[in-house]
Amino acid sequence: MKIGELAKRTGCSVQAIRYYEKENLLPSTRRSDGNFRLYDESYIEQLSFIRLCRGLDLSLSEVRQLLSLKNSPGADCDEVNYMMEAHIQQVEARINDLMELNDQLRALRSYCSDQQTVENCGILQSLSSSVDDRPTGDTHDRHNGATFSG
Amino acid sequence: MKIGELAKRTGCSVQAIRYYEKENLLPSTRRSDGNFRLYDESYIEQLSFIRLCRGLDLSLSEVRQLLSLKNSPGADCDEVNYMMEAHIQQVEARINDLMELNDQLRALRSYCSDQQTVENCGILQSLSSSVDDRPTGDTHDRHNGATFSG
DNA sequence: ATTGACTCTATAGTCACTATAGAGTTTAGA
DNA sequence: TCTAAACTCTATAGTGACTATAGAGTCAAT
Ligand SMILES: [Zn+2]
Ligand SMILES: [Zn+2]
Ligand SMILES: [Zn+2]
Ligand SMILES: [Zn+2]
Repeated sequence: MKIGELAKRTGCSVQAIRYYEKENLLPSTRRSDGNFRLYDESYIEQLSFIRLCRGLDLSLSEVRQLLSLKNSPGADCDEVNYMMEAHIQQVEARINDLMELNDQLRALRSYCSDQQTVENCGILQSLSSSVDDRPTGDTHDRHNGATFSG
Repeated sequence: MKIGELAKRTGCSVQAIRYYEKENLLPSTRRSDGNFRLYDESYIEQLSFIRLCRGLDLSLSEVRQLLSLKNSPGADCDEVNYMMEAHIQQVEARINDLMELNDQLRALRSYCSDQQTVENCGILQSLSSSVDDRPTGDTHDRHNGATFSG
C-alpha cells in the first residue's frame, strides 16, 4: 500500500504521515523501485494509535513515550499512569481557565445594549478601563509552552 | 519612558512590545538620538488594552479590529458584538470539546489498576484497540486554524 | 507518446510570541 | 576619562504540529 491509500484508510493527511516518520513516530518503510514508501497492514494500527492519542490532545512527545513503552512490555506502567495523570490535570486546568474566561466574556458582552455607537459601547469602555483588579494574564498557556533555555 | 520601563509597568516583555509595534497594534513612537523608542504615558493604557484582550484569548487580529473600532467612535458597535459573540462561541465549543476529552481520559485512566506491567496495562490496551466508534478527531482545532488557500 | 494521478524532497508558512547574536547607547562609578 | 554594566537596536531562528507549495520524478492507462 502506498502512502495515499494509508492516508485515506486512516484519515490522516499524506503530509502528516511523512511528518510522523520524520519525527520517529512511525518507523521508516521499505521503498519501491521508484522510491515510493510501501506500507503493510500493520501501519494502519500504528497510525491509528497515533491518531487516537492526538485526538486525546496528547502531544507528539507524549505519544512517542507511549510508543516506546508499548515496545517494552516488561516494564511496569507507572510512567503511563504518571503521564496520563499529568495530562488530565493539564486538561482540567485548561477547562477551568476557559470557563473563567467565558464568564468574563459573557459579562463583557452584557455591557453592550442594542444599537449603540462605538463611543458608548460598554464593551470597549470596559476594555479601556484600568486593569487593577484583573488577573495578571498568561494563565492560558498552551499545552507544551515550556521555556526552552538551551 | 524607554521600552524597558514600559514593559515593567505593563507586565509585557520588551520583545512583545516591539512585536506589537511591528504588527501595527501599537503606533510607532518617536526615537531618541540614540534610536531608542520613547513612550509617553498614553502607551500604558494602549498596551494594557491589548494585554487585557489577550488575557481574554482574543487573537491579535481581533484586537486589531477592536482597536480600529475604538478609533472610529461614531460607528455603531455591531461589529464589536458580532466578534464577541463569535469568540464566545469558539470558547464554549472548545470547553465542550475539552470536557468530552476529559471524560475519555478519565475512563482511560480507570482501566489501569495498580502496579501492572505495560503488557497488561489497560490504558495501552485500550489505545491499541480498534477505533471504529470513535469520533473522527480534528475537533480540537486551534482558534485561528483557517486553511489559507492563497 | 502523452496525459493524469500519484509520489518524492525541500522549503516556507501558520500564531504569538521567545531567545539569541552582534552591534550600538547610556549611565554609573573608579 | 575610561570602563563595565545595563540597556537598547535590528535581524534572524525557533517553538508545535502540522499545511501548502514548488519542482521534479514515477506509474498506469490510452
Ligand atoms: Zn499532555
Ligand atoms: Zn456595544
Ligand atoms: Zn476569537
Ligand atoms: Zn497501566
